[in-house]
Amino acid sequence: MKRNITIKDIAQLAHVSASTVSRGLNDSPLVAEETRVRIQKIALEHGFSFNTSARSLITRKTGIIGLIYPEHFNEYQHSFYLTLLMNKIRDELEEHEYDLVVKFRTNKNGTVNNIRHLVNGKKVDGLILVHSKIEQEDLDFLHENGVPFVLLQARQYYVNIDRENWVFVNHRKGGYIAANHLISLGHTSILCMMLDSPQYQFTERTEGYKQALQDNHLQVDEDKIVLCDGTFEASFNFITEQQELMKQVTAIFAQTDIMALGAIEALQGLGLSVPKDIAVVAYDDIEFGKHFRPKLSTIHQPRDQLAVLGCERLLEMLDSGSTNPPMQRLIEPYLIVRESCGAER
Amino acid sequence: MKRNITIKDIAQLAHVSASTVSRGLNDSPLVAEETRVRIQKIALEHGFSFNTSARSLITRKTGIIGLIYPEHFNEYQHSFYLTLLMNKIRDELEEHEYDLVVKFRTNKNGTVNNIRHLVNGKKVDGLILVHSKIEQEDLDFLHENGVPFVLLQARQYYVNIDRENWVFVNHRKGGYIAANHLISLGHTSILCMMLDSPQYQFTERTEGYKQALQDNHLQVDEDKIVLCDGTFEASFNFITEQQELMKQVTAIFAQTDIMALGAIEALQGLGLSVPKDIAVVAYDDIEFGKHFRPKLSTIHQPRDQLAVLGCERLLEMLDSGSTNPPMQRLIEPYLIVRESCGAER
DNA sequence: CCCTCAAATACAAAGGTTTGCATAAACACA
DNA sequence: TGTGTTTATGCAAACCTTTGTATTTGAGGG
Repeated sequence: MKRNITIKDIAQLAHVSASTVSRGLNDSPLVAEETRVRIQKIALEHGFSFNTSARSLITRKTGIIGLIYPEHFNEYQHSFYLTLLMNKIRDELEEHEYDLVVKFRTNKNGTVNNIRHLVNGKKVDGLILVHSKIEQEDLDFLHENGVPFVLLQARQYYVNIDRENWVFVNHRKGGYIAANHLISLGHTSILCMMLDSPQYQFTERTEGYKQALQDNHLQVDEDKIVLCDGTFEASFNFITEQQELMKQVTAIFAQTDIMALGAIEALQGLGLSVPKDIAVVAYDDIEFGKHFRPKLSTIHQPRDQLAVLGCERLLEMLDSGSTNPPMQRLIEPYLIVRESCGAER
Repeated sequence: MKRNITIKDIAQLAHVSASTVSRGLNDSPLVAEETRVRIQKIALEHGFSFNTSARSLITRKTGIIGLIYPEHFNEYQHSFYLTLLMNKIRDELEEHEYDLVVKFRTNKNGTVNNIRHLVNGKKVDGLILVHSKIEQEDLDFLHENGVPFVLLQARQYYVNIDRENWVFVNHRKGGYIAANHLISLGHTSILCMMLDSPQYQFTERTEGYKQALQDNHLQVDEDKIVLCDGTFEASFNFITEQQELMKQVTAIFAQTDIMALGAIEALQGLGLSVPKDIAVVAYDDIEFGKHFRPKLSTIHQPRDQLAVLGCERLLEMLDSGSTNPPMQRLIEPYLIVRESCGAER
């Protein structure tokens, strides 16, 4: 790799010192207008670029943000989290000259803590933690090291959430809207297919469901709240094996789109029509929701809003070293009515 | 941010010089076994990590690979490229201690050439260019700067492709398989919905289609090769407006899954059944293909293979500074038979 | 006991920037 | 003309490693 042109080279060419060049290129007011212009012209002509490493070494800024996803995704999570979140985030950050390093919480084998890896190596200026089951002690670690970070999309079971910066979706509200919609369509016996993962966001969706029943003076029947893995197959198998249960309900609230898909296919296998025999409301609103048959009625998570708010706050922390009170935003999901719920449109 | 512990600190604690510490931590044979162990123990106890910037400055390696995607994706491309390619790539590279910076070819406004940005700033050690319409002069630029890179997924119109390292999908073969399958099912009048973008890969898919017809002694009818934007809507509208054409064909080869989806919905709107009245073979094999109705018969692109081969080669170039002859692999797509083609399974 | 040689360690420069402080030049004012 | 101020520039240290070369130490051979 050929030797690159440095500030010293420019200095020689412009007959000034390296420090003046540095100031000139950084638009410092300490350097005379005329000199600045000359320096910048020469730099441009010679295709000069700062050496990022040298710069980082002294400024202690890398210009890189780490985007941390949870454990390895299954395909469904891929399409939900990666697809939609990442681009918006990248755009936002790029506008402020930050690059984005994407990682999971740990490496493939789970032996490396990528968060500490990034921070210890001084590889990043800040972090965006997407729905990641970060250990409490990792959060503490980040605070100790003064690393700015925001939590995105879904709250976890942290002891001291008030101290953190976050943008979460109001999943309780999401569950509420889903159930309430089905009730408003006349359903009184609604199965809640809860995603079987010890995450706050899923208990919240269920809490919302319960609340909606109660607000409508319906009995909450624990037998109608079932746990199921968040995959197509698990959901399909569950419903297929629960023919009896299906006779007792007229509607299903599935806690992800993919679970809804599995359920719907299973119902059809049982000779039941969706939404005629059983109505279904899903959750997440993946991009293909409108292409399935029936088209999925589902709860939309405002992903772009998550990204924009989160990035804004992170950027603010990055350049003010801000000790402002933390930003904590709960954003509202909403229902998209298509076909699977059986509502007239 | 608190001051971090450095090699000098460790040196003091271990009563040796900084250079010995450096060598010790890097497992150099120049340092005595006993000293090495002592140094590493102390480093571990004090939570030492190398400062990446300082290290990069002198070694001229950043430990970062740039993953470059084309222009901003539409939603469909997202789910195809990001979802599946990125994770495999990330895993492969992470295993060799590389981090991944993800970027588009240019920034949001198209004003910044991100490739040059990364290279000039010495931010990356190498690049993976996914199906990116890189300008010829950018490739030249990379060669001039001795930056290792691989081209992935789809060939573009480059003048000197023999010089590059690449892993492409054999899209001509893909088109051939699609058409040939339909022919083998008895279809003789097959519409080829070609994606309207001046990219090599789509002309190739069409070439394969033509070749299949010829090999089966069928006339290639240019009227049955139509251009269409690669979106659901464009495809839907096109078919809806071409009722006449639909009477002349019994099958469609759609060059992406999303185009197939649009076509199928349009056909159903026209009262035509898929695959009974019109058979459809799609292309790409997105993860949700099996959840649509009918389930999509489609050409699968072996994405993981792309990622693995590409990364392997890149890593090889990175640590050997290899001037080996370039690696050029054409990998074979294959047909996945589901429902939309109407074949017995 | 001296010399040579190998092994282990230390020294110092280099990598490319930024930045506090010193210096020089220019100017104003008395 | 001298003093004081402002403005523009230069000097040199610092950031933290790596690495070529020099130095020290100790062992072994004569």
